[in-house]
Amino acid sequence: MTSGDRPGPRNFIEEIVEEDIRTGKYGGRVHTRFPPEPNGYLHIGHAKAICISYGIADKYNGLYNLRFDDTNPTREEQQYIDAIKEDIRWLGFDWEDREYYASDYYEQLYEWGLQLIRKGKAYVDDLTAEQIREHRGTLTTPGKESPFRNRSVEENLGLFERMRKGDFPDGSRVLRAKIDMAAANMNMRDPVMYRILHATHPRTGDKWCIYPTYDWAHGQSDSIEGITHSLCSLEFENHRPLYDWFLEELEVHHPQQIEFARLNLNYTITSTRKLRTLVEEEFVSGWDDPRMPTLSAMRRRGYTPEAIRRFCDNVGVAKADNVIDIAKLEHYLREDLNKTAPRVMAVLRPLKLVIDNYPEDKIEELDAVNNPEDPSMGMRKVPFSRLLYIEQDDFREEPPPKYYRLAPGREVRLRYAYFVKCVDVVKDKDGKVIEVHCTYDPETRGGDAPDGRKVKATLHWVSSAQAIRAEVRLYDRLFTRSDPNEVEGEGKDFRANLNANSLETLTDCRLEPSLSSVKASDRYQFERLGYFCVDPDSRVDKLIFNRTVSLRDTWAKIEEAQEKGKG
RNA sequence: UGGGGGAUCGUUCAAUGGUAGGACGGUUGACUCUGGAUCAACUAAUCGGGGUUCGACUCCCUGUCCCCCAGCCA
Repeated sequence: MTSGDRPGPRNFIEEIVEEDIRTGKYGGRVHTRFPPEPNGYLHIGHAKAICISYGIADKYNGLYNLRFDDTNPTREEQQYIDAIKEDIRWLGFDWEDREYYASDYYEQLYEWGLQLIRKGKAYVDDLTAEQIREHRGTLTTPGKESPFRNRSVEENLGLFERMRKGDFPDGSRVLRAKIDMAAANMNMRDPVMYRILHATHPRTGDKWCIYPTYDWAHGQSDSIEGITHSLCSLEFENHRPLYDWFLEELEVHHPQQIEFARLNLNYTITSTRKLRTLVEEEFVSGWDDPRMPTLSAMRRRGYTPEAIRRFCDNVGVAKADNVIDIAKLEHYLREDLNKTAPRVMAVLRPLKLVIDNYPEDKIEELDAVNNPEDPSMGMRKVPFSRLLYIEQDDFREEPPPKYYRLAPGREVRLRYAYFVKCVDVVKDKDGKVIEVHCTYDPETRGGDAPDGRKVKATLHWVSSAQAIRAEVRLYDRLFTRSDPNEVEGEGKDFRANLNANSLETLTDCRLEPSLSSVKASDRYQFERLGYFCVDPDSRVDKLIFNRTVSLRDTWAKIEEAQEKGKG
């Protein structure tokens, strides 16, 4: 694609990139990267960042790297590296052979540390962490210089080399940049570049016992990779002057950092630390619990990568803090699933329906459309018989206003089958309706009445004898508050806002027999209910479906309004 | 009370001195063998106060509010 047929800039980052291409700032080159720390799983917020960086590279015929910012061995694990790669691949992005690790650059970083020491721009500090904090000053008062700040180059060199050799215990010394302890920007008050950590690194093992801080590693890693545009979130804006300082002192390739606002979703947390808390304290079953906003959880729940990418492409890129309505995510999910998910009939909360005038032993195979949005998906047969299940919600002994479904004396259509009319009900000793009796009109086979009469409702159903049993897990939002971090009361946190009803497990669901050979992660629309996805724990003898998202439900809205009206 | 950012429909992103627009949500209607989908219409905003200008979301002055920074986390 040439720049001529490329659509114009869609956001301020693309404007900057286009300007840089125009002026030949990096020789017209565009090279971005996504730099996750492997200390947890990727979530929907990361998806936005990935889409932005990858999208820019793609749009401007550039390259895209994946780089793990693995500078803290005490929190990082190989399992996270593996999971992150899987998630990015699933999202549909290919970094080809450009998979890098900040730990690949440890030797170079160390050399550069030496270089800064020789320039008199870095020094080994013997202060404790607490003393360093005290010396740093506050937001409104300048810091004090460390007594070790003016050691000779030779002494610093010797000490730094011994730090690497392992002569000193954890926390006893650090290497700091010598910048300005009175800087208004706290990041410039002699930031730490190396700390001593006798920890095993997932990739470098025990080779190192000093590790670069993120601030020292990040900008140079971008530089080494020839990154042109380092896109990151807003909180690193304050760090940019520091990265610029390092790069200038080192006189190396200088990428341009551009910050944008990270994605937030209402009723959701997107903090790796807090998500880990939910996992570790077993509020959820794991990082891939379908209620989590992690990509692995969304995948398990039935989200499609296409839907997530469409969502990310449509939330916009700006610098203002934002909280996106989860309804927007669900909109793009439904939009995609509506086009791609085969339709099928499933009854979640079964209620027996007996067709009194239908022959006892008769079974008909009726034609059903697999996807009205896509005729190429074809047709299937669905068995019909005298004894069926319908949804408990689809019958009311005393129907409220605007309730179109089945009720005593009412006639409705059974999808793809016949018109049926309720003639009787059977109740248990508590007065609960356990069986609905109907008569059917044989003239309406297939679902249309030759006499032209209409019904207000069409119900889904499953033939009892042929039905398959399944477990279906219904998910609701994980938090009850739009802002899960908003708490009332002392000492409370987001955990106080967990939704106790975020998971409802239905164990007595009945599915049409065409579903007998489903595989994990297969997606379907259960007609009139929602989109469902086969869980990886599902087995042939015990099918398990996750509700990905419900269908838009006009009746639920009416009913809710009626409830409110009463209250 | 230092420094760095940011304020436009309910939400989110546009409009870069010339008719404030899109998406989501909401409401109403049409259509429908899914109360789905689809289609149509409607709803609704420039943080406040000054100024420059024929004309200001945009430029200037001033005020207010919000976010980030005092990890040897990233």
